[in-house]
Amino acid sequence: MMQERLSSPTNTFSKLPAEKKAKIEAALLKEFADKGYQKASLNTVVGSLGIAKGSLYQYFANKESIFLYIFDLFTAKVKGMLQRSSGHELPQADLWQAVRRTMFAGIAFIDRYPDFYQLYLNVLFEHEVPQREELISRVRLFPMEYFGPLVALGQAQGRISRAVPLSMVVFLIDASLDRFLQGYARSYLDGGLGLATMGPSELVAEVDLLIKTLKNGLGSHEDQG
Amino acid sequence: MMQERLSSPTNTFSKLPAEKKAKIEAALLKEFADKGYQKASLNTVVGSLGIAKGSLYQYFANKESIFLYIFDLFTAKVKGMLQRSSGHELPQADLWQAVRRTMFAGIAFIDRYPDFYQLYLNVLFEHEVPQREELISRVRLFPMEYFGPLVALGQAQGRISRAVPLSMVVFLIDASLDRFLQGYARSYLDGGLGLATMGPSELVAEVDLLIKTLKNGLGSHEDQG
Amino acid sequence: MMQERLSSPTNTFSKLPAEKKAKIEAALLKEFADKGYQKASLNTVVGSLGIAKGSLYQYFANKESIFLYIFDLFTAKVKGMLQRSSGHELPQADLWQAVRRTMFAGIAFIDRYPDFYQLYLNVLFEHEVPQREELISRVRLFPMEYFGPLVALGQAQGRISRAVPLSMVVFLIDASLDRFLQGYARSYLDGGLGLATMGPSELVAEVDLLIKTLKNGLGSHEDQG
Amino acid sequence: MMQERLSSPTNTFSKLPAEKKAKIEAALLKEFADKGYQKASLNTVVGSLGIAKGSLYQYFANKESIFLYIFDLFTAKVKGMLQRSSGHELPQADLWQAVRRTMFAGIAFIDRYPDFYQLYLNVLFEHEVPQREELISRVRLFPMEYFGPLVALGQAQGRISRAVPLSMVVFLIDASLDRFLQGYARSYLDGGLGLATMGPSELVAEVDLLIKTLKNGLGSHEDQG
DNA sequence: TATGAATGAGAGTTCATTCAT
DNA sequence: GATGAATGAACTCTCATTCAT
Repeated sequence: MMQERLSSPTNTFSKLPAEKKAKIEAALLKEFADKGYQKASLNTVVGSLGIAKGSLYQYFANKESIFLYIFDLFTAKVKGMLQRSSGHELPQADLWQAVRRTMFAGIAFIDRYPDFYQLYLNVLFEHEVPQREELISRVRLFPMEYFGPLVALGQAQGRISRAVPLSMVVFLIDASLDRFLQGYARSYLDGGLGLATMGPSELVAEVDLLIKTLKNGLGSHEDQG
Repeated sequence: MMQERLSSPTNTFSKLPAEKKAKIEAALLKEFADKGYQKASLNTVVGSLGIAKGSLYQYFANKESIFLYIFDLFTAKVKGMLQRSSGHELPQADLWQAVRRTMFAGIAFIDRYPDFYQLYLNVLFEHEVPQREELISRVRLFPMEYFGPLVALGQAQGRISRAVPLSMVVFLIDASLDRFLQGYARSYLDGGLGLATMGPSELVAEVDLLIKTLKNGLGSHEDQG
Repeated sequence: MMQERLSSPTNTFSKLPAEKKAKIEAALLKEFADKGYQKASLNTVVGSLGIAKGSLYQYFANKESIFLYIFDLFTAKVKGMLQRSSGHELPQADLWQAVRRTMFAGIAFIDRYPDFYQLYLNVLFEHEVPQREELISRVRLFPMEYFGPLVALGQAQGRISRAVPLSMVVFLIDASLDRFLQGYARSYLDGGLGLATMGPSELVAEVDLLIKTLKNGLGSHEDQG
Repeated sequence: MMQERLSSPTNTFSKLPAEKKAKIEAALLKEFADKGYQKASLNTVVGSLGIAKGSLYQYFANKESIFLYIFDLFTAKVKGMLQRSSGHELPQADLWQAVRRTMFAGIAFIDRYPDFYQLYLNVLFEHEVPQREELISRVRLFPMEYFGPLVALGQAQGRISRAVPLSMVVFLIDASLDRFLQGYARSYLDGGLGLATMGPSELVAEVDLLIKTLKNGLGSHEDQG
């Protein structure tokens, strides 16, 4: 499936030595992650890179296209990670296994690319981000596309409750997943779970507990209804 | 419970006629909600209010203190609404009734004070918001304080599963609640539920379904474990 | 007859001390006259005035509105001069007297406000001048409005040839007048007449000769037709 | 008559394939005509040509020398056209026939090379055009050189009034001619004649009327003096 | 107390020109 | 000879903040 690019760095940029490109991308990502789109300063970037202000405009048309390019890098990273995390699933894979793996993939992503995750949060909530809805839909549709069929399968096979509409199942999984990851990345969002200070094994336990709870529900089994 | 002020409008501001104060507060809220903290322009505000630039600096020390003051107004509004929505609960009130009421209170809040809700989202995710963590903790601790005892009670009485730690119960409820409201306010966050276009009765049904699902869980009742 | 303003300096500017206003207007006019609209640099202006860059933007919305304001000043100056020069004409005034006075008024205008005349030439021929056609029509319609009725009267009374359409009469007068003044202001446009180096009395003679020639024509009187 | 070059493209440029040279010249002319000297962007030109930025600097020393070269092309075109239009005149040719032909040659020139005419107008009135006076004198002397002798002849033979100095005759002819052509190229300069929308035959009639009027004068024949 | 003119750093963007390859 | 990446000064415009009145 071909993915059209919203951004387009110039040929000049494409042909840059990989090392230089990587440095520039890193500096731009850091700036956008730290400050958000609007507040990010290209002055600051060129200053930290030690390149001329005009050079940035040899590489990109304008600030917006720079931002879109950096977001493209994020999209690619996410896609790669999701595909890798689901790569070994068998067709009949279990929904909860998939959720679990995605959760850990998310945690790994945040650990490894905290700036990219920051960037994503910025896009989600900052004002006047260029093409925000388009950008979000690129990333946010993945879980839906990914979990939807698995939920359907689970419902068909009787492992997932047929009493709950598919969209609600996905909503709950997605909300839990998202919020858990947000809480992992920003301690003030973890609702008191203390995720940021957990060691890996504790984290695993917490994830498993979350999934189990989602699956089984919060009520005691005496009075469901 | 005494709430310290983060901001401190001057005496000058306090002694302003209530009507003028209200106008100024409304204009400031609108600007911060529309543009976020960083992009909000005091120039724009004084322009729309028709007051002098210097007057704002007679009322407040600087942009930050203005922002904090407006956030204080939001905090007060939230407290008021939560207290009102829980005001008639009996001590032994059911957790799910409380969640339900909170959900509807949230929806009502968004409908009635969309700008305040926007402001809150800005604070949650915008960068370089002054004293963000402090601000958030003020609002985000409320659900914990509010739901925590109810969950504990439910567990003590056997209505809530004792197998799930209290903090996880609150996390899940809070995550679902927050995400549901975010989805209601920003359609691209509703995960496909279509909340923004629902009529009131549909919304009620959706809330009830969400709560029921939380309570009963996603798994079919044949293979829980 | 009320004249709407295309430009609008702010109240701030209007209330400036007359002396300061005059200095700013003079500096702006000089810059636009020297460099044209596009090349004019507001940096240069504030530098020469010794005011802050931002101050200009307290006075005007943007470069375009600054330019339009300066052009408004020119329009006013032209109107004033034309009215003064035609103020003493009797209703049945002779066309050639009117042309003559206008010519001298133009010369006096160029002598007294060379920068304004420069500005006018810029508008006539520079590229991408904001609202050029509108600006030009403001000034260029004056001669047409002014000479038209006089020519009509002359033709009615038999002093102006009825064989030549009114529009052509006005065209020829206007072209001669314009070109003479352009030649006076820019020596390389005087077609060899050497206007720039003439003393006042020579200039008077030249004007009179031009008018007489226009009136009587270039052909010898033996072979008209 | 040898014409020195003001500009000097490098040998590299001279040895370029004629076709490539022509393309480059056309692109440069278009840019200078569209934007004027100051605003013309070499970036734009190399972009549209698809050649390297550095190549332009292999061909020319700098922007100024590029501009002067393009103007040289214009000068050559004008000379060619004037010579062709006067090529078949006999020595005793009539002044008015010459004026008429020049007028039509001008119209044809504008129709065929609108960009070159634009370029000429730019030079006439734009500011800070390099060596403007020198450039203008090259083109503006042609009419004088051309008409001067014919006027002298006409006066000697009694067909042109001896009461009017030769320089004034040429001035009037030149002014009318120039202004007519300017009005043809820029409708807002035609003084209401409506030249831009005329068909060919109307245009011919208008030219003839203009010449006849110049020749015979504007006064009625009853009271010349 | 209220005013609003003045400030000046900093924003994104453009462009002619250079020079190592 | 051709390339095109790099430069950096200059541009218009914005804004929170100050302070004399």
